[in-house]
Amino acid sequence: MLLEKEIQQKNFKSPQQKLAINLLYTTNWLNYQYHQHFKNHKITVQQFNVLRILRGQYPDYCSLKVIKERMLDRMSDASRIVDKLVEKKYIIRHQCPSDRRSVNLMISDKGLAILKDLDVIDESTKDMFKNLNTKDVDKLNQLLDALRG
Amino acid sequence: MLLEKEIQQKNFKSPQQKLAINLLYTTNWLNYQYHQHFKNHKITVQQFNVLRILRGQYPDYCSLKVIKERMLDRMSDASRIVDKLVEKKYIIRHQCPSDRRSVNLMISDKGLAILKDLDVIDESTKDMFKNLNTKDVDKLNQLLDALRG
DNA sequence: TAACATTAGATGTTATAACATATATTTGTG
DNA sequence: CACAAATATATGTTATAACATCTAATGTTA
Repeated sequence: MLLEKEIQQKNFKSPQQKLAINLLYTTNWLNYQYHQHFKNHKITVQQFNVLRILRGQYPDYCSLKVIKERMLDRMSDASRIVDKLVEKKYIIRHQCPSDRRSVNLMISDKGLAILKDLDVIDESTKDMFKNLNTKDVDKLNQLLDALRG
Repeated sequence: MLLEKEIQQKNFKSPQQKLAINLLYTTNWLNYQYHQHFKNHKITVQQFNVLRILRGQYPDYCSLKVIKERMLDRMSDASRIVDKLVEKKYIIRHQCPSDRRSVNLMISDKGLAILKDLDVIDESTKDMFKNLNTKDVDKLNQLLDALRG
């Protein structure tokens, strides 16, 4: 649906201005879908992300620093997100012996189990994007990758 | 730049999964650019948005309800965002005489003035998207509009 | 090796987001 | 016209985001 219609704005100053608003608007919608999916499991999108990063490293340890580097929102407060996940026993945390400033993090069995449940979100994305065929999806990915330079 | 490289994830389950992550990641970056731009002016992205909606109606009044409908993030707390803007004297608010539940909102001269300063963000978008030519930007807009059905 | 700089992470604070609920007013129905 | 339903907005609460600051450990260098 035309963005102009959805936010009832007649026209934009430039295609670039429209693109910025289009991205913000579309991704807000996407974020909302994610949020709805996760809230039943009492987990946030950010926490989900951290768990996925840790699963990617499993069974190796991962430091907080590495998590920060790979998070989608790099400004975020990784330290306290990890706190929550440790509280919920989805993550095991202990001090790194070779560098005592650093922490060793590993996803627990319980963490792996909940991720398995949450992974159905990836099936849902196919439904969320049902208005686009795979060729269009690939094109979008390509353009977004190009956008970031 | 390839998303795979940026978040150091080797591959995705489907083009759709990649698209979801690509949108979240790219828009986080965009949001950050906006955020940086506005923070010098002590105004948030959401507040900026509300001001723009009100300018779109100027010199007519606009109710809170209409603002909610047009906001990019429709879940947001329009009431308190407006509060802040009234505090800062960017908005004039008074009760609607014909329906005393409703409020009449209008952007003030001070609000119009700050918007004029903030509008340079629209020039910046051209720079933010400098890696894409206008044809690509149009294509992205078209695909995003199609995505939302 | 002492002194300073850098790094990894934790913590404190304030503002905003998310969600539920409350209040006042208007609208619709028997 | 009384009364329930719907509407427009405000408010309360808890969690998270954003930013700055702090602490402990390690690296660097004169």
